[in-house]
Amino acid sequence: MKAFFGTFINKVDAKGRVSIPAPFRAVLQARGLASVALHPSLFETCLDGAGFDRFEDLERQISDSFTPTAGNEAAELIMGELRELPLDGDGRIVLPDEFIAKANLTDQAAFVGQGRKFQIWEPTALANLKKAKLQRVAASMKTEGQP
Amino acid sequence: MKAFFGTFINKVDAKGRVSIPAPFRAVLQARGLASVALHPSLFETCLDGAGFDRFEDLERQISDSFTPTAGNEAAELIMGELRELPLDGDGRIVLPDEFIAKANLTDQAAFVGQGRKFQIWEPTALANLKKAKLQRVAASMKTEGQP
DNA sequence: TGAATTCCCATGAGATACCATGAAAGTCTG
DNA sequence: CAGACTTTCATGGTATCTCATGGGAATTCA
Repeated sequence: MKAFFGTFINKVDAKGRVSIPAPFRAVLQARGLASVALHPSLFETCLDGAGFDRFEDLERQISDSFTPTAGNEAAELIMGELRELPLDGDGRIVLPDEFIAKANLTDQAAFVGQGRKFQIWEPTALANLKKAKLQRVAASMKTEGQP
Repeated sequence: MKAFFGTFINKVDAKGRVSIPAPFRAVLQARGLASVALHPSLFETCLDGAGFDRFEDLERQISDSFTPTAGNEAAELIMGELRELPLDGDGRIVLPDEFIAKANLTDQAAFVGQGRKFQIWEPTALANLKKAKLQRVAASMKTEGQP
């Protein structure tokens, strides 16, 4: 299946509109979707997005990484904030104000492909995150002695 | 299976276009691919490339959960920077500006075959790397007493 | 009716496809 | 064996098209 990958920075205009990067649109289109499902990440300052199909059996997927009760509650939290945003004729969505606030977005949004899903970050925050991740990877390679 | 090997230096033009060396194209073609998958190396000043098939299991390595810590962060970083670059009719790709910057490329790019994958280096940086590698090999032979 | 939202169109920049040139390697032929 | 021709490649330029983005009209909802 086609996946979301790569990073693309697009502008958020005064109306809260952003273009979904063309490669991401292609992934959605390949699945016959004309909308994006979005929700604020539970633990990170960003938005998680995918085709709506990803969230259809949310409870089952999420219970893998939490205890059963915590899993249910996590699913409830996500479901409560999940929005299905239709693409307009030009491939844009309108970000709800709460989402813009939660992800600290101003005038730019970085779309980061992560396989089955993608994330939307404020570009500077993304740069910091990448730096931190890289350091963790480097450190774990050192301790685990991998090349 | 055919492998990438040998080093080829090609020109990067003003638009960021480079010819993929013909032998590398042959490898791709043998697999039925008309594009190259590229990403900046995590720890080296170069680009890593291969057929897209090489990156397909990256998706599986990325945690499908909704926790930020559970996943393979190296896979997340690579997925976030991976690009699929189609070959034009003449066997060229156009390098995104960020890639050119990350690998310090100016007007030349050295393609280095490494079996399943290949790398793209700024030629001078590659020369320095080769020198350093050779010295390490020589040093280890001395300490291990091999001829 | 006023505000917000959705739809539609215009525009320019950037990306992609297409064509041309020229050098180098290889092949055929006399 | 030598010379001429052919083919493959790398590379440069140009035309065409896609995409991101801005503005405004139309529509909906309160």
